[in-house]
Amino acid sequence: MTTNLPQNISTPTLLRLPSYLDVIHRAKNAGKTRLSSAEIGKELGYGSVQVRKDLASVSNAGKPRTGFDIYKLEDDIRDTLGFNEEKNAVLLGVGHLGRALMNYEGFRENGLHILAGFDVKPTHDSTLKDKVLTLNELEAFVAENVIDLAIICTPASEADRAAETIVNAGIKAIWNFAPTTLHVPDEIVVQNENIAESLGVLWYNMINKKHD
Amino acid sequence: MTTNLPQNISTPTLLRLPSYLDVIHRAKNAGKTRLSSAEIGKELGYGSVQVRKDLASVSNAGKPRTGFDIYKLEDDIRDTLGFNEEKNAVLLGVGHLGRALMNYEGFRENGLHILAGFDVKPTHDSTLKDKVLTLNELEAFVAENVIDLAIICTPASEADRAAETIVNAGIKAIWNFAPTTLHVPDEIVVQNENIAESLGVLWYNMINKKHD
DNA sequence: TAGATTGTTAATCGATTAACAATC
DNA sequence: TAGATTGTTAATCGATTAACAATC
Repeated sequence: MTTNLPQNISTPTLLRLPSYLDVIHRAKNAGKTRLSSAEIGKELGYGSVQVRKDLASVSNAGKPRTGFDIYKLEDDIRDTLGFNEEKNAVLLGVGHLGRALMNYEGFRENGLHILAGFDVKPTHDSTLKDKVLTLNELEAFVAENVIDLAIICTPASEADRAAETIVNAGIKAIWNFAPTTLHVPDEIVVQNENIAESLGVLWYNMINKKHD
Repeated sequence: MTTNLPQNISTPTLLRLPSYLDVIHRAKNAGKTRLSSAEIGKELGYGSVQVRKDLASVSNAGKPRTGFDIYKLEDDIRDTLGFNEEKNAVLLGVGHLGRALMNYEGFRENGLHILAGFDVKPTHDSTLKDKVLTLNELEAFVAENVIDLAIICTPASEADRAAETIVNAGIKAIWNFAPTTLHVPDEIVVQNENIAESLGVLWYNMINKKHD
């Protein structure tokens, strides 16, 4: 008898969900098994109502008087975000950033496995061994492996061409680290990771900082 | 007689501003000098009203009948986002990601200069030469240079300690790439760059994709 | 002048917060 | 049972969109 949770979770809520996982990890390390919405909110700077609303949309781990069972809550959040499901990716553009992402161990925690990197001219990298291939080997690789996602780490000028290659290879989702807007068919899921966006917000907040 | 623009720009608007810069660059490369809000919106998937509202908050480069002067617009957007002002940063945690950020040329375009990286145990990296120092050299380095920002690329477990070091050294802004919430005084400007956030949104959209 | 396109005022939509009833 | 804490309904706030007046 699973309870049916709301079908559509808003993007603001989705963006906050990983921060709850962070609080849960710290609480687990401190030996706790339960947290109240007030405790969670205090740690993250959110109101307790917002915490309850967010969590109610993904879990029923909350119980009046005792708070949230953090083990159940963690699992429900991870299910919602897809972190419990293993997914395979290829990466296009093995420069400094591409290499960093391929070497990042933490992605395993989020269900992401980068099987191989592709570049027009692969430079040798001892840490990545045989995981870097030539771009024209991509199509064959995708045909032989189940690939759920492509990660674009090319320069901006190459990004749209990379996207076209990806779409032609039949991959349905793109994580785009190139600082430019991709032009792909509507049915392709695209998530843009634009570092300039964040930096702009940061500079703006620095420049317009309130003086108490 | 400079026109006074609205004092507070909303975060959603700030996050969209870099995408306008991207469209402007492409238009410049195509030899254009003007764009209408409809053209800009079409390229980015925004409505033309949203484009005009966003741009009106940072610029008066728009003229009825002719559209926006993209050279003036670019400069106004870059001013607002602080990209026209040179700022110096230090980076803590020179692992794969830290190295990638230190090697990224594109930051110059955003006014960011990473002067040095610090690590508990600096590993030699030929591309970074003498720019990687030991963490205990940080305080002296900050005393001798004007540092506007610190970038945290340590593991999550070290991030709060790194933040403390940064705050004690007198730096007022932090760009945090460690996947954890920092605990710092209110007056410190913090921008979190959490890769798990994006990945969660991406997986969610993949899993709950509408089938047309 | 006429018409295209901007900037702005009003209406809508969605997310956050407040108040409170439900529940363990 | 009494009381703490959740979940939810209603009120508020802010951002987006629609309608249109201003302007080059």
